[in-house]
Amino acid sequence: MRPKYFAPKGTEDILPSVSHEWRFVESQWRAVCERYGYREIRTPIYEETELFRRGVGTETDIVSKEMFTFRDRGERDLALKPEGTAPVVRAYIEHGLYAQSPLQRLYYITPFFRDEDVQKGRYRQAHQMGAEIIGSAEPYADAELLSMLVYFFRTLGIPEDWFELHLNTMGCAECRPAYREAVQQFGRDHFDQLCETCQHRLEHNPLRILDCKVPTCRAITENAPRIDPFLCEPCRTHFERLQAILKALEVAYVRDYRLVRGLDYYTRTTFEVLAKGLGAQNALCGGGRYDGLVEQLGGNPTPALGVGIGLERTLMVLREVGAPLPEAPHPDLFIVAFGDSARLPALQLAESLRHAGFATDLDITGRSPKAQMRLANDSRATYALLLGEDELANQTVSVRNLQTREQETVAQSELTEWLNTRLPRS
RNA sequence: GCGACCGUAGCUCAGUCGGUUAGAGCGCCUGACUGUGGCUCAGGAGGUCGUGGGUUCAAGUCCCAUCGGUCGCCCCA
Repeated sequence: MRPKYFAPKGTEDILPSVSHEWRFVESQWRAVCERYGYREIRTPIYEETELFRRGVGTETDIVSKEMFTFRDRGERDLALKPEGTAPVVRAYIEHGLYAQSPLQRLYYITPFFRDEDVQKGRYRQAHQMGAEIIGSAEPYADAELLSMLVYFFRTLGIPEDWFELHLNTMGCAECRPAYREAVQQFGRDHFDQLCETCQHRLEHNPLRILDCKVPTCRAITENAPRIDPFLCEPCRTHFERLQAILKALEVAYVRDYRLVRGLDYYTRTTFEVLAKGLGAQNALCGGGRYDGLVEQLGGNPTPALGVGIGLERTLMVLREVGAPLPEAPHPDLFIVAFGDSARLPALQLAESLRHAGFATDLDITGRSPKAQMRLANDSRATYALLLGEDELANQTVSVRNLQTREQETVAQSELTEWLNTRLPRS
């Protein structure tokens, strides 16, 4: 078989051999979020392009060059979602969730799309686990979210020294402009020593020179002005309280003055969790406060914050650290038919056992008894149920424990109960 | 957008200075006294060597192009 079609660049098939690992991570995320009082929200895979232009920012790379956009027959401009927050905020406003409760904790698991070059940990269709807290300006909200993140990675089995929470504050509309200007001025003073992209950044997004990865830029910006003296009183207080609460909650973090996130909507708190073993794309998750976004998208001024976690990257780290991932699911039972006369009764038995709640497999390709036994063995079922002329005549079934090789005869009328005492129902 | 490396069975790979019917391991299928798996043994299926062109008596091997993959720059999940 020579394939004629291939999955598009930057996308991948999640095959049965690994899909249970995805489900494991997803179910852990759901469990943790629900334990913290979050409820799931699902939004469309595409939105009006304008939502992302407004929400994420025209100047960002995501919007300026990485969106998959298209037009429907009504000439509407649409875009596959390049991130998860803007759609959630749109839904929050559209459905008046604020009227149900002033505080909304929402979580989601979604694919997202960016038309960019592919490399390790960076795809065109990727998957994100996210959480948003809408309606609290208190640093308790920031702290709770960060604590949940650390808890999540810990419950997945990632050792503490494999990930690091980086924390910063970016101020707000009141105080950031002055800081921005100071950094811009600093950049101009060292213009000749900056890399080409940083020289360009200086004009429209000067704060980004702080997280440039070019060594020479890093050396220079080491001495760049730091935000703390520029923070307005409310921002300074917010950040100080947050740090005190994190300390009380014993959430370890690193103050990272370079942490300037690429999306326009962030205010005050920003953070990332960085992981070892991910290569150049070492951010496991990123997020922060976006107190202006709800208003920006047409709602009433509402404080909010959120996080997006890369599902692929999380899985990479789990594999890297050898964290315990669940085994592939396997059937409880495998039915072997000896002789063609047993094939239909075997299928009938399989159906009744399945409907009774047992994961039951059997051959449906007409293979020999020996081949069926091999399949039973490979299936990793706990028991093989053997059905041949003898059993059919006596209304019994031979039950063979595939590990101990013990075999006994059980009346078909008592089979379900026999199994119930030895197998957990699925 | 730029750069580097890589494309040979389902998977991991070998294939000499270009030279006959392109190999191995794993996996898959069948069988080893008629109703019993893992181990072993025997046999089998599966490849237009990514694709197109060129050089040559001869190309998996050399050259060019193209497509795909991987990693990096940039940016981010």
